[in-house]
Amino acid sequence: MSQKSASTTPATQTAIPAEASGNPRLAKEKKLEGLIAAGIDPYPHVFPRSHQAQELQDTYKDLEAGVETEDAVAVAGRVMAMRNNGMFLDITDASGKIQVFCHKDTMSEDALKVLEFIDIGDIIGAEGTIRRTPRGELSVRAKKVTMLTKSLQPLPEKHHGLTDVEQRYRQRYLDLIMNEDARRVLRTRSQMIAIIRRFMHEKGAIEVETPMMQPILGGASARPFVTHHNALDADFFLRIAPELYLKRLVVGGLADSVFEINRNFRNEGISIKHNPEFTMIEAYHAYKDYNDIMTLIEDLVQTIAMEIHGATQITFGEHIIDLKSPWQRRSMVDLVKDYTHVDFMPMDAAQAHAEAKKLGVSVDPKANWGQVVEAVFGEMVEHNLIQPIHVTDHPLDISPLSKIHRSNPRLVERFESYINGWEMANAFTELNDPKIQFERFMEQVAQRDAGNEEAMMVDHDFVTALEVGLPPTGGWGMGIDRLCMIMTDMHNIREVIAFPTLKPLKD
RNA sequence: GACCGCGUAGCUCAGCCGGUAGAGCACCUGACUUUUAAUCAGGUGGUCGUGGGUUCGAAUCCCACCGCGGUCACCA
Repeated sequence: MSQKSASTTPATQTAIPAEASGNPRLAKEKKLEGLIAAGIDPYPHVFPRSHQAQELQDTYKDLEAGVETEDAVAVAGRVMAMRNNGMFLDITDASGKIQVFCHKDTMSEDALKVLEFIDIGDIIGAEGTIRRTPRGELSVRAKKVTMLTKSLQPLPEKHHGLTDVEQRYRQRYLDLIMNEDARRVLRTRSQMIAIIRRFMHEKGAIEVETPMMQPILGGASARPFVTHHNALDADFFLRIAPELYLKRLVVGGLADSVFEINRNFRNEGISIKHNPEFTMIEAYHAYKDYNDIMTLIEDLVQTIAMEIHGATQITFGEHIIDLKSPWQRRSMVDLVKDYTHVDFMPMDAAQAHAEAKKLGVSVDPKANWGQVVEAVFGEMVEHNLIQPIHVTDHPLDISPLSKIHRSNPRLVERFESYINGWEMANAFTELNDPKIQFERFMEQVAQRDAGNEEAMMVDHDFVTALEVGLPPTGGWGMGIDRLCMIMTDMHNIREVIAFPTLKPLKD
């Protein structure tokens, strides 16, 4: 090792065997062995870090180029680049980047020893003094460098990172290391959820948890996952919605407002807007109706946009979307009329089918009036709803848990909020008449028997709960993943989920 | 599920009118030594997704399968 002293910088002159040449993994293994042979722990327990990288960048932002300080710091992070034979190391921690300057003159023989075994990808600690190089880069002039975690895997290509979409999700850790945007999106998601929780707590709502494993399917229309509990010898559905349990808590008077932020599971296709498990907030507010909920959702989304972007206007792809309250409110039937010049309101099912056919919308021949209207809306209207809008007053036929409209018995007091053509929220004045609810359940059962796999099952205990008495209540749910997409300008739901559902690898 | 596209070194990508497989990054050796995607010289590294077919000869053409992506259909 003494030949090193001839050079002014710690050139890496390890005795790496020839067979390691060109094999990053083997070279790293050999360096790991080298560390152990030199009595250096490649995986120490702790490191006395004094600052995060960004803290130092902020604190010393006015330090002039070429200035040395006596300020002692200890930083730690992953080595992302090495220049001049390891004289300059770029390390990144969760906050950002800082350069470590390793010059022989300021390092002891022991301290230099570690440098021989450092590769890109290793996690190291550096203790020294703050300086800004003549070229203007804030650096830690190292007195000592500590191996904190020896990495045995080569990092992806440094300019391009990982591009294979599947590999990015399978090895999200590599994606996060290499891709600033991936980090940004998941951090924004976390921030967004924190804002939602605070907003709800400020409204006096309490957060609750209800079963993910449910013996009776309910609360939404979707195909479920089924699982089995051995000791009970009973099948359970992974929930498609928490709705019926949350309303039971309102019946119980646990709080006037309850909410849950958690996963739902739907056994359906995967697309850029759909992941089999997705996160929703669902909430119920006693003594409120759907008009109150519209205002609440506008407030919430506007608050999120302001805190994340500092503005209500956001960019999504080619669109500029303004989330500022108040949002437009239009009934579903009126919107269909706007876009098709056909008024479905006075029609019966047969007439509606005929009009849908004329519009070129294919509809299940067994569909009732409401289902036809819904199909036409989905085909002709939905994708146009770029700016935020509440689509209100859905057909009774498609809304088995909503209260009948106070001025039109064919409709219910329900709305769905759309942004960027996507359904973002679904809400209604809750049906709390137990007899009507029981009838609606029976209609669902009839649909189920007729082959509709998405129809609900009858939940007798839920009817009992309504018989005990649910106060007048407004309820809503909103897809967190989609909202996160809107807020981060991400166009695939998998970008906003750390570990999206993938086909398992074989073997 | 249907249609279209892609699968080449650890990573990012060329090569595809058939003729022995290339670059950059990473890795190894050396040079340089206040760099910023450091630079320079040399080197290692590939059953070209899998299986079959056509051909004297296939990464390249054909078929099947697997995997992934996109579009469409269903769904939040």
